[in-house]
Amino acid sequence: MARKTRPTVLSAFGTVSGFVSAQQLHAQAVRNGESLGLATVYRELRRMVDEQLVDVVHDLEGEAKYRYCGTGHHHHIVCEQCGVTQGLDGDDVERWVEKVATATGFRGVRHTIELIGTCTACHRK
Amino acid sequence: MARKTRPTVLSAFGTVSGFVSAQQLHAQAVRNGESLGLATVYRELRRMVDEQLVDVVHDLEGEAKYRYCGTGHHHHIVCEQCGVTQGLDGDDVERWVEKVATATGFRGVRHTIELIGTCTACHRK
DNA sequence: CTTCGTTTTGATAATCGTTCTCATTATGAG
DNA sequence: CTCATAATGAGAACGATTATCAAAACGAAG
Repeated sequence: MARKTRPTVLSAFGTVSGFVSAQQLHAQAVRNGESLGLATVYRELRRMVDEQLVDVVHDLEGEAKYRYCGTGHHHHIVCEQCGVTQGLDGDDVERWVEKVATATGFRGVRHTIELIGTCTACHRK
Repeated sequence: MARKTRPTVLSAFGTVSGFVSAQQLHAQAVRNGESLGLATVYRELRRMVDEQLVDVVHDLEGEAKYRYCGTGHHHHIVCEQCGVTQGLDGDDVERWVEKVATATGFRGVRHTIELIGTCTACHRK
């Protein structure tokens, strides 16, 4: 039972690109020669989401996909065919959210935005 | 075995507001005196999503929530305390999504936007 | 109104991602 | 070293969704 879950998960994130499921991440860590349980991956992932180190989105089937995200709040667009992701400038959205919060009187407004489509490479096929 | 699933589901949508899970919708239909199976609700809901009569989003736990959507595309803000929902003008967002689609070259871009906060009534307490 | 083939339904089993349980083990202070 | 505490992970439990499949509703034709 090694006591280095966080580094192991981070390293697994390092060997993939884009969003991955918890199980893919676990498989990847094992492939990298690490030894840790699936439950531990889920646990650590939840902590990292709480700490905003990791983003979560849900695909069309509702499965959670995670992505390491050390660089603060932003949004992405995901290709539903190949899974490629691309970061986005979301200033417009942030402004809109704030406007809405003021207009409705709501407080502590959080937002989740998921953009899904087909990337150039995929719709060329 | 009544042969009127679609009307039953529509009527159930009529007695709720905001997004509901398939199971809530089923429970609501039963409460309305209708008799239909849960599997049938899931089936009909999938058809309606295909026909774009219903929108789906996934909550933070990944559970699917459905909303009847005959009145065109729009967004909601939900109070996390009392569950009240309020419709929003989302023109800014629609424009942003389109801009993003053009900029990235993605096609068939769908978006899911969830705003969650505390409504005026609740944060007064 | 029967018959027969097709479609729909729904109780239940199966699936699958995620969370929980709890015995085991690592850790660290004293 | 010893003890109390926190972390781990194998496997059970859970919950939403989907698949299965026999029974029931339908409808066209006779």
